Amino acid sequence: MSKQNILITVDNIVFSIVDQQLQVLLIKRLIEPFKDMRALPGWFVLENENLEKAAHRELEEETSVKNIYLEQLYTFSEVNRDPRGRVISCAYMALVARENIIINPGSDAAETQFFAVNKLPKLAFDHKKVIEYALQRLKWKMEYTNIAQYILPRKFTLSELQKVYETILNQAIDVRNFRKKIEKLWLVKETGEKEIGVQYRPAKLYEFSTRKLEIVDVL
Amino acid sequence: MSKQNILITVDNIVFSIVDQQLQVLLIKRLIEPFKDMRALPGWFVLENENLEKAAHRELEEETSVKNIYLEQLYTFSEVNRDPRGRVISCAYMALVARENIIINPGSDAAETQFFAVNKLPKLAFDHKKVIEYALQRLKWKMEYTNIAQYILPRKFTLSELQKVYETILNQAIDVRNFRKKIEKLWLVKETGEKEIGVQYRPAKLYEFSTRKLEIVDVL
DNA sequence: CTAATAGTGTCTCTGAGACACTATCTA
DNA sequence: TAGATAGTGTCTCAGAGACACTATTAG
Repeated sequence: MSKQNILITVDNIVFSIVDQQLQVLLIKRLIEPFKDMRALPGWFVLENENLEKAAHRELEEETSVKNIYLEQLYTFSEVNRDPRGRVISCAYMALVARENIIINPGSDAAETQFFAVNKLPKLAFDHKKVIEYALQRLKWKMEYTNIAQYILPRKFTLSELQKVYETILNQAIDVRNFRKKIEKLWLVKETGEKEIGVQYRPAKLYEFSTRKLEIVDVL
Repeated sequence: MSKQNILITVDNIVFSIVDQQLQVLLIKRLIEPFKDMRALPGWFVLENENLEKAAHRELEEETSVKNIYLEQLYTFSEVNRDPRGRVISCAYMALVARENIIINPGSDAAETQFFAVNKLPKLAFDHKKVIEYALQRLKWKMEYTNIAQYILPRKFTLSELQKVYETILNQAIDVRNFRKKIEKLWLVKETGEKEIGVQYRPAKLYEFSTRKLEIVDVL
């Protein structure tokens, strides 16, 4: 067996829609390097866990979360990406509905919070690049899968669904055509319920017809 | 800095079209574990190289190759995937035109050769799963990018191009509609040359209009 | 001429996009 | 009633798919 001196970490890119904007979860680093700077939550992989488990564990240290979507994104391996030594990082992209995630107040990293992706602070390591990569993947998946379900509450209106697409893809969509497409694809089904407490015509509430990730050409 | 005892390797999935079939390059393992079994070519990552460089280096040990396409696929990290200990493997998918690759006779692994993807021998480690994953990615990329150029010679006929699509996607395509689409997309351009030495109407030779990977909705 | 493959003309029908319209709620 | 958002009808045009056709080479 060859001898190596390479460490491996996972980093999580947690996306959610907050205040009608696409946001990403960042921690504030408590130690060097990049002390006090913002960074993606991440930690070293343990010997008895696979990468996905490591990503989950890390997430649960920072937050209380349910019904989260997690997928491996890319492994970043530039030789000098970490000033402490050779560290390879496997990035995982997570999607969660804002109400399904609670940021742990006593977590290891202070001031963990969501930041709008188009107003990011200066980031540690190569994390800016990592987030950009994740954004690309997210957009792609929004167009070609039913991944939107993981960022929405279980019941939602078609207007909310459309807004998610418009926010993430950053483009306006015609109401009529959007609804035609969604209906055609059997993407969602009616719950029989309606919005309550709004001061205009209440919209029907829908849910996704399947809870599994599927390939569908949405837009 | 935390202490870890995890090793990292790269494995290459090299696809090419041989005898009108999609094939993948396999080595025969010379040492335990899985001695004498077929496996994907791969090796440990060095401390002063990133993963992509490691994949390239490994490939150049087994073969002489020019104009190869290489992309990171996925990092496989199951705890028990290697009986020798904890080994995480980053898989890279490579595409090459058969005439652009020469298998080095004196390479580290004996009997390196191409195997048809639908007639694979028993494979070491989790390499069967890895190849299946790569196949999925390849099919996806064939539909949505101009990646086909990397598996074809520089000059080719439209029939050859179509055959590549039919082989990899495993479906028949209408000649007329295929050509209409290819033309519409400006995917290829005429070279002015024609096939020679065939005993029927010689086809025009084309080349790809760009040598870069681009997103195009081919099929 | 025949055999073989290269390459084209054209019809149909679906669906994307544009846009004006109607419906239903609260206050 | 007005104000707000939910939700629908319908025209146009591009393009996917089906399929029958013509063209060009060797021998």
